[in-house]
Amino acid sequence: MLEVDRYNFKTVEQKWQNFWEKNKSFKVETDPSKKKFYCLEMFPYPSGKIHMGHVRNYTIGDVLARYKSLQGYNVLHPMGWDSFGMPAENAAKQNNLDPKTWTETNIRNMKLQLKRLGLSIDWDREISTCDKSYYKHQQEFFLELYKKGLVYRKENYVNWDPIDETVLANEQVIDGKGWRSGATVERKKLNQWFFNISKFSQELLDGLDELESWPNKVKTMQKNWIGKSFGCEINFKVTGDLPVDNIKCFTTRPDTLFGFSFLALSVDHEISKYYEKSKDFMKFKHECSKTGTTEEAIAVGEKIGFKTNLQAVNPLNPQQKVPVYFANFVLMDYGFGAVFGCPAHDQRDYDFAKKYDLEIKTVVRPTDQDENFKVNQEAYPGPGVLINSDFLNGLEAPNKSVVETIKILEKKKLGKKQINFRLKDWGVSRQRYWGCPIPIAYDKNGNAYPIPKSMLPIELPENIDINVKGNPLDNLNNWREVAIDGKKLIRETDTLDTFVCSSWYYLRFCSPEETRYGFKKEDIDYWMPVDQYIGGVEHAILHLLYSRFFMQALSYENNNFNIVEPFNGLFTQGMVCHETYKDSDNNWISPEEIQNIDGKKYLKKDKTKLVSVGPSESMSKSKKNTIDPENIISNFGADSARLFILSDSPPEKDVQWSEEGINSAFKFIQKLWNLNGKIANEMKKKHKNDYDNEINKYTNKYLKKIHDNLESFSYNKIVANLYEMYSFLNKQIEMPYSEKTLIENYTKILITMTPILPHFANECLSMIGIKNFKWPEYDKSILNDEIINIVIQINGKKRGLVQTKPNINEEKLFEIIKNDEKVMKYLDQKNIKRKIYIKDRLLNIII
RNA sequence: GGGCGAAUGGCGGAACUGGUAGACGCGCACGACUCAAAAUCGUGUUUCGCAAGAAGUGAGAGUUCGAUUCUCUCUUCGCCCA
Repeated sequence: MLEVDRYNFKTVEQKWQNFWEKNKSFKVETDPSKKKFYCLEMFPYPSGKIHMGHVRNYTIGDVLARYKSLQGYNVLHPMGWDSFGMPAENAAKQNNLDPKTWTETNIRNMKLQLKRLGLSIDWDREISTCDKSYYKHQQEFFLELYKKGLVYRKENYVNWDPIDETVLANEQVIDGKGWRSGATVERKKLNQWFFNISKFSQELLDGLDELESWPNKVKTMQKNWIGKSFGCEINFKVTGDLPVDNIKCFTTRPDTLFGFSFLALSVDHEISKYYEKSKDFMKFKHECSKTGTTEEAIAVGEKIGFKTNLQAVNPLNPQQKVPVYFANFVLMDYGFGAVFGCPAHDQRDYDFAKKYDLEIKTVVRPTDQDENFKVNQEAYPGPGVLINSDFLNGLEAPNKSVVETIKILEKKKLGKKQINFRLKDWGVSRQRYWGCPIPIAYDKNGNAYPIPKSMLPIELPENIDINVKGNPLDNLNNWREVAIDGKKLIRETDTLDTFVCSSWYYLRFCSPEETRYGFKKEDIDYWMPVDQYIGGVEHAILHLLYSRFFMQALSYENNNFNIVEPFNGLFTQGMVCHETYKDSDNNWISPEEIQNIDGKKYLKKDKTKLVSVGPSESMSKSKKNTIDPENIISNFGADSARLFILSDSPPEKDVQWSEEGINSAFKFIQKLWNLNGKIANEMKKKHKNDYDNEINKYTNKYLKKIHDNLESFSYNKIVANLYEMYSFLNKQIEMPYSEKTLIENYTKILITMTPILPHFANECLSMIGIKNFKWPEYDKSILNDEIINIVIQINGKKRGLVQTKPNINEEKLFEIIKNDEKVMKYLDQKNIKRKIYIKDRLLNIII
């Protein structure tokens, strides 16, 4: 046996990282003469340290980027920082720091960590959204959209924390209380800026059909979010003691109008103004604000109502008048804030009718029931046939009956067909300091004025006191005062939602240095759209929808910009999980704090307590089941980390991190290193070429597998292919190959390893003097030149295996079987009823 | 409540368009090296059975010469709406 040094990942990884940096190996330029590939991973929030989710995300992207680059593509693979946002403000408050300082320190650290992963990133294109050279252009876009009428201002409710005097995001409201102060959160109306995303509802919906390389799951989620529904706008006549003649309603089920038994209004409906003096109503309204407005709260919570003095007339049956209620399950921002109640066929309406003892009239029967069918215990929302509905009786519901009813209503001018979308406009105002300033100022009367482009960027003031109640910008009078054309104005102090920053960053990567505008046309014409976008499924709706909206908004009334969809391909990777541990006092224990005793039991390292092992869950600080990538890279190397994070599960599924797993990846690289030494040794020997054909065939088959698995994102199978390849070469390497053949094949194999193990594979390649290389394509013509296995079945059960050359016919195959005792034993003198032969695969003999 | 998806050894997972179920890895067992251990290497490892063989992909049905794969019913779990 040859003595080989241990593989020193520390020096090798450092060496190649220095090499790539010095040579700017991944720097790319716009060059229309070359075919391009834009590979983008979702950029990180600079929280301070990378986590395993980043390792997985960026490894997947790096494998693809390196592969495409070897295939000859001009690969744009950039990285940046989503660096505005609340955590910086919170951390700064806690540590008495400036958010900017905190963010910049984090970026420096994380950049070093990412570099240690050996990613093939063009760092010259690095961008950071909190940098004024970035947000300047964002302010331009805001003004551009404002000019096009796609930005507007309206009053809207926010979650208000009365103790901290601040606006809370939805996730900061826990059980109706502020996360920090614990105060009961109030609803407060504020003037806020909105992007008119709903204008593009139909376009955003239609666009999904073009996105063939997106997961269906994500497309369905977006479809549901946009929520197109077909229905009818009905104007109900009302009578009563208020100056109100009619109430507008949207419904998707006008066909059930004969089951009408009440009309329900949102407490924010304009009619509520007539009840503001009623103590009972105000009490009821307050009650409603407690139940929450999520669809879940509405579905689960108790349905309560407040009866008005109004009565609504059934348009199809004018003799019928029903009571009008305010109800907690009706939201102002869906339809017109009013719904017509049909208890028999809607569960919410049913619950409500039961509580207030309203009529429940069945108007749809399931097809397997007769006309006497009556709804009982719960509503029947399913399909069927209309009954008890006068002239509508017998119509098939809901498809035919809805269309027919709308026709009748339209003819009588009682209503009209309407398409309704669930998608609401995007509120972009945030009452926070650490975000992109909104380029608007107001006069004394509150009229808005856009800030002229020449005055951009509006810079965020630095080194200010952020330990104040509310938004610190509100207290900076010097900053707030601005003069435009001699007019004294006051700046908008809200900043933009950070989702705005991430809605166009992929454009900026194409022209990171451009100062006149957010991007250069020639750059985006070349690089866009992103060919492959990779990130977590948690961004399936908002971020991806907002980005798609941004393209719509930029191309709106602009013939110079014709990108419709930003991301041609999308891949959503799974999460990184780890077992969870708890001690006997039910405290979470981190993996570093425990040790294994006798295989299955775990003890705390201080040996005080037995530790119970819980299920593997997504890594989180609260459950203490995180593993720090920095330690892993230091102890095992980046290549080991990359190899393991890809090995155990398909990239789109969750992967379980384990000590054993990273260990075996580490050992495997050492084995490959030993093999590399062996092969170097073999190359020196003078051999005949008896086995050249075998290794050529093997390598060719291997290349096909790697190629197919790379194309289908089956990166876990590539790792399996590497293990198989190792096992083959390790056993077969001492066969007599000619030197030339051995080098040729081994080189190809090493090249296939460079996307996953870039440091290791490049080191091995340079040892045999290979510096410039391309992706090795497999040879289709020799794939068919193999010995194949044909399965012999008797009555569908496997009874034998025939090894033969391909293209064998049934008769010849049967001749071979006649010599196979094992198979013949089963056939023994029996009549063969039928033979099914699938060429070169299987012969099934039925007896 | 609605939508989408999944279920394969002790574990993570393979199986191309219906055609050898369990690739590859982990774990485990045995063996080699060693005074010994670790590391390393080798062999084995779905279950039952000494074997021949039989059973077997969440449960139950169906289509088929043949089903992990297609259809239906059910169970459990996950994700999203939230």
